[in-house]
Amino acid sequence: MARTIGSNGKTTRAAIRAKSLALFAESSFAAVSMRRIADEVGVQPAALYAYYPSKQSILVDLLVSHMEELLAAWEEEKCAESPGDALERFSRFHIRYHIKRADAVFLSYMELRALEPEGFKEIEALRKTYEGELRAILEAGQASGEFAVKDPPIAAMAILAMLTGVNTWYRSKGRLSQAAIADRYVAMVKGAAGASVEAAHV
Amino acid sequence: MARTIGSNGKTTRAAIRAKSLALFAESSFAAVSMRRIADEVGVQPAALYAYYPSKQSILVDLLVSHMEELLAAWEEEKCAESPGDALERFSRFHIRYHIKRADAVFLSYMELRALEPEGFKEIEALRKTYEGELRAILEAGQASGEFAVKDPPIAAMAILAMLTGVNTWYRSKGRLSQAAIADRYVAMVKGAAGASVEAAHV
DNA sequence: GTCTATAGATAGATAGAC
DNA sequence: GTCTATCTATCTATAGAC
Repeated sequence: MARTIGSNGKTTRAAIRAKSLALFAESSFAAVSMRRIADEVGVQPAALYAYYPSKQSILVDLLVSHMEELLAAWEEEKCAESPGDALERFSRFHIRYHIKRADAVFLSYMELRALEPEGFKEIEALRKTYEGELRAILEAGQASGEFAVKDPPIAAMAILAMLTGVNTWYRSKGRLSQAAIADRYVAMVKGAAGASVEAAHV
Repeated sequence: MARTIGSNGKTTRAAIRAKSLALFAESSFAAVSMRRIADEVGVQPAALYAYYPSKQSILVDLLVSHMEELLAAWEEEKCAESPGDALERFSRFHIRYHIKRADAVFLSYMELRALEPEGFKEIEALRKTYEGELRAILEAGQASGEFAVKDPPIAAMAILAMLTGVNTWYRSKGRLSQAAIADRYVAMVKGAAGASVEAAHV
């Protein structure tokens, strides 16, 4: 633990982020102490304050970067295609990304309450942006007549809730592969959106 | 606050439950202190220990009774009918009940982590029972050919996540009435279940 | 049933040395 | 960049009086 010589700021910062994320997800923001984080990182508690001015600022950093990375990943993935194909692409992307980042997703949903107002607004804006991506797909499908969806804003929230719900029960050793799970959810998402069903349901 | 004379155990217990629920939902289990609960109830912290042996036991009590009341309410409401009608009844019931008990629902989803193993198992069994009610409806519809659903266990979890998601955005002053919201969700639930769609989507 | 008082542990954060 | 040491506040829970 005597790391004074050979210490590296970048490494320590990354460790603080990784360990905080894991601990906050496992317990909860309020239940994890700075001492506990410091123990996991392998430094004294006071060292954390060289990187973050407060415990709260660690949480904000984790949540903001999660949302930014999610949005960036979707920008990489999205492409111009029919609403039905776009809906399928979005659904598969969402499931895959959320399973991969389960800890950060869990934190994002659970610890919004722990945020002070300014941090909360920042996260909320990013969430709305992501939701807007799905809403746009639904609106396009509604406009083209491809989807029989009645209320795209509500459908977007409903579909996101359904897709994110995978994280509450997914286990990598489960009976279904990730691809098989995604197949089932794509069918249900398309059904919920009132897309043509014949191909979706087997 | 000098309530020694005229105190009433039943009243105090109810107050502890109500205030704890509100505080835990607003902040989080770990973030709320026994002092804070006692302040809200109007007693000294030590008085709480006449009713509960620990802070954890308050949480368990709240979560167990929430699930038991949910199951009892559904038993009241359910009745023998076609899978399509049963699915609609379940959806409307779930939305109505969950909006009415938003605090308890929020707690149930957020604070499972805070539970020690025995409490966790108890809650988990009750949740599985409730999930089983929906799964049975889906299986009946699958068997009768009324639903084109592929995987009832997964569909049950997906639909529950979608329905419960209403709580994350519902505001009583919002643009839609509770009935209008339920209408939209019923249509989406039926679509997700692969039920005959023509009547559902307008 | 509730109080006062407090034990004993732990919290977030800071000061100043190296 | 990290340490030791510590301040001040707060925590859960208990003891014993009324």
